Amino acid sequence: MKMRGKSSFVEIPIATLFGEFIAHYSEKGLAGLNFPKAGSARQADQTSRRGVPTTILYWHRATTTALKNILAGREPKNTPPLDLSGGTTFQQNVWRALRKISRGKTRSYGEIARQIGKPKAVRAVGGACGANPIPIFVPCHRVLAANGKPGGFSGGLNWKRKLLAFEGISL
DNA sequence: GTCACCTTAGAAG
DNA sequence: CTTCTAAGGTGAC
Repeated sequence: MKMRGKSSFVEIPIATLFGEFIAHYSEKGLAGLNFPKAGSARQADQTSRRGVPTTILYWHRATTTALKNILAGREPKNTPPLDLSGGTTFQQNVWRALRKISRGKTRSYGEIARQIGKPKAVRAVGGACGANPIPIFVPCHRVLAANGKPGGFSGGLNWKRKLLAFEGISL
């Protein structure tokens, strides 16, 4: 657990079959999620929770359960509140649109662009997806290129394909 | 100021 | 079908 800045901003690892994710919490909810770093597979979580606010521990329980369900191909029941206050207005618009894509469905970058009223900002949508602080929970992986190809993914295309596969989407 | 990024419709070869 | 072009928002340098 690390703190940063004035308001308690907490980082807590989540050990999964695919490695150790890192969850970031602000006073508003889950604010970030990092994919496992190479070589962190099946690492035990021995992080101290001393001093972490009860609310955050509660959110973290939801995050952990939801993440493990997703990685097992199941629909998550409870998800923690997401703090997306970190981005620009444009990015927040994109992220809000992404969250409307239900599990098992996909959109193209162009469709998202039209949906937020900026039909020409196609590449900017790609940029906003790449800047998404909470992958998986903000489903940037459900955005594909218009021709059905996977496009890119900052967390590694491998993860994008994997996440889509968990939802039963084949490319 | 310049560049690189998770794009895409359209025009030309 | 393949290749080229132009157009957006944003952060790094």
